[in-house]
Amino acid sequence: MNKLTMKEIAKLANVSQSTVSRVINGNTGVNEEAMKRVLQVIEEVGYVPNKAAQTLKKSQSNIIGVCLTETYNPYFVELVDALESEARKIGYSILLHNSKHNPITEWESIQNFIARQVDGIILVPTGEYNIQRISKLAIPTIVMTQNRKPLDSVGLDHMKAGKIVGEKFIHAGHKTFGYVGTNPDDDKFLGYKSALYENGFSFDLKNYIQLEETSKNNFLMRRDIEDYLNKVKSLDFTCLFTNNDIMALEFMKAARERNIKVPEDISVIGFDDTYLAKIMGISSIHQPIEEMVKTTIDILVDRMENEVSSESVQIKLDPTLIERMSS
Amino acid sequence: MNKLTMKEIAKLANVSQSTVSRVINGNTGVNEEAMKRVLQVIEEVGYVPNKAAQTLKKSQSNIIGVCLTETYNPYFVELVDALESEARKIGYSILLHNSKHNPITEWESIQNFIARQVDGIILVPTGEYNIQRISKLAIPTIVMTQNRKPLDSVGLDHMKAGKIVGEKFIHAGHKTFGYVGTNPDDDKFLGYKSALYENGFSFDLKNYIQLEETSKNNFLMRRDIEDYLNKVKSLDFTCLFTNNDIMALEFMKAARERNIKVPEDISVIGFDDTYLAKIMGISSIHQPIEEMVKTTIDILVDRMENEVSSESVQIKLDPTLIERMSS
DNA sequence: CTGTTAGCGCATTCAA
DNA sequence: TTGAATGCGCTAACAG
Repeated sequence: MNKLTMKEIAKLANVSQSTVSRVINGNTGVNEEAMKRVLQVIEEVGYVPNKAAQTLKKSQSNIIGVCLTETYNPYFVELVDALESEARKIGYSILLHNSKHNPITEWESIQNFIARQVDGIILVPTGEYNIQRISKLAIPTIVMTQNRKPLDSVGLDHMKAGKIVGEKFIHAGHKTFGYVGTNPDDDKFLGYKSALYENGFSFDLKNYIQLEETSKNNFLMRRDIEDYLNKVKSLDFTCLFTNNDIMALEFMKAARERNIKVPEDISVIGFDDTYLAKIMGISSIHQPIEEMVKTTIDILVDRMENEVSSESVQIKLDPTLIERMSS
Repeated sequence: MNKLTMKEIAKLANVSQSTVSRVINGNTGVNEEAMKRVLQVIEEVGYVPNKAAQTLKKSQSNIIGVCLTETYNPYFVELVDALESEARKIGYSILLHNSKHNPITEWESIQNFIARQVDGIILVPTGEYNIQRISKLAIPTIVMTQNRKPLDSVGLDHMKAGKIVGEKFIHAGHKTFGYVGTNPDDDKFLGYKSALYENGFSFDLKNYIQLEETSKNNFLMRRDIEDYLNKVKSLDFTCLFTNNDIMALEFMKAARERNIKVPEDISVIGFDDTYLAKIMGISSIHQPIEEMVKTTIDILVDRMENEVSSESVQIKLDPTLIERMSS
C-alpha cells in the first residue's frame, strides 16, 4: 500500500489534490458528488492529514506546550488533567514537560516548544531564571499559579489566602501562630502575617517551620518537620498554616506520633485543597482549578489569535477556605 | 527581524543553507572556519531548527504519544513522570492524552498520534475496543500494565501478585478472605483465588466488594464500599485484598468510622504501592515503575529502529509485596 | 467549481 | 569541502 497522502486520496477519488484539501478543510465551493467520493475514500482507507506538513505550511501546530516543575504534588496533576480536557475541546494537544525545578531543563523545554512551533505555552516556572528570555519570545506564554511580571499570569490571590487563614485562626481564638513553608517571602506567608499584625498579634519567627527549598517530596518534607519538632521540644503555637497540603499531611502524621492532637492541640490549615486534603480531612484553601484553567486557556487563545499584544494581565482569583476536621 | 530559518542563518554566516544543515546535524566534511561561524550565528540569534519541517522531511517526529485512561490514580502520575524522564533522555518528547476510559476518545487520540507522525505509542488501553485497529497501524505501540495480545506489552504479573497476597494471608493464619474490585475476571483476583484453592480454602463470592466499573474516583468508590458495608452488617472475612491503593484507603477510612480496626480486625493489602500507600501505611503490591518504563522504552526504541517487526512480546515483571501496618 | 502552481523549512543527492 | 536543486505533504492563491 502506498503511503497515505492527499495525492493518493486524490488519485483514488479522481480529483485533484487541492480538491481533497478543500473537502478536508470544509471549504465551500466543492461539487457535492466529488465531496462524497473524497469523503468515502478517506473513510475507507483511514486517511489522516499529516500535521507536520500542516504545521509547516500554516506555521500553526495546534499544540500547547505545558511545562511544570513537579508532579509530586497532586495539585499539578489535577492541573494537567484540566488543561488537557480544556485544550482538547478547542482542538489543541498538550506537549507535557517537567522541569523538575531545574531552570536549565526548563529552558530546554522552552527550546523544544519553539522548535515544535507550539502555538502557546503554559508555564509553572522554576523561578525568575528564564522569565526575561521567555517574555521576548513570539509565542504567547501564560504563567500559572504565580506572578512573573512581564508575562501574563493566572493564579490564586495568595496574599488574600494567607489573610483569610490568619483571620480564621484569630476568630477561633488562637493567640500563637505557626507556619510551614520553604520561603518566608512567599505571599501566602506575608498575607498570613499581615492578618495577624492588623489584629494586634504578631508572628514569632521561631514558629516558622522552614523546609529546605529542595524538599520536594513527602519524605524530605517529613524529615525537615521531624528535625524541627525534635529541636523545639514543645510547640509554641496553637494553629498552623502550611504552604501546601502535603506539608499539612506530613505535619499531622508527625504530630500524631508525638501525641499532639489535631485539631484539639493544634489547628491545621493546608493549601491547594487537593484530594489529599479531602482524604485526610484537612482544612485547606481551595484552588479553583477548573476556573483557573478555563481563564488561562481563554487568555491564551486570545493571545494566539490577536497578534497585537496588549498589556500583560495578572489575574488573581479569590481563594476560599474549605473547613474540615483539622481546624 | 526576519523569521529565523536556516536560510537566514546561512546568509548571516555567509554559507549556503545546506552547509548550515550539515553543521547542525553534525555531519563531517565541513570547513572548521565555516563551522565556527555558523555555530556562532546560531548562538547569537538563538536559532532552533523547525521540527515540523524536520518531521516532514524525515518522517520522524521524535515524539512518543502516551494515552492513559485516567490520572486520578497516583500510579499513573508516577508513570507519566517516569516516561517523560526516560523519553527525554533519548531525545523524545511526550504528547500526553487521557482517554478517561472512553474508547472513542482513545481512538481520537490515536488518530492524533498518527496525524502527528509520532514515532511510537505507549498505551494504557480502555479495553479491547481499539486494539485490533491499533495493531494494524504502522506505528509501534506498547501496552502498559495489561496484556492486549496482538500488541507488545509490559506490566506486572497480576496473577502472581494475587497469589502472593493470597499466600501471605494464609500464612498469617487467615481463613476467610475478602476482595475489592470492579471485575471478577481480573487476573489479580484470579491469582488470589487460586492461591486460596491451592491451599484448601475457598473464596466466598459474597466477600467480593463489587465496585461499579465507572467508579473511578475516591468519592464513587467510597460510596460503593459504604453501600456494601451497610448491606452486610458484619464482615465475613478477616483479610482484604484490593484492586488498587485508593480502594484500600477508602475501605480503611470507612472501616475506621465503623470501629473496625485495621489490621487487628481486618488485614488490608492494596495494589500499586503508590505514595498513598506509603503515606497511609498500607501494605501494597509494589509496581516497579522505573523498571517497567525502562523496559517499555527499550522495546519501543527497538521497534522504532528495526522495521522488521518480530513476534510481539508480553513482558510480565515480578511483583513484590511491601508490608506496612495495614497487614 | 476545479486544477495548476508556488512555497512552508529542512535534509539530502548530485555536481562542482 | 561546498552550493544548487529537489521534494517531504500540505494550504492557498491564481487562473481557468
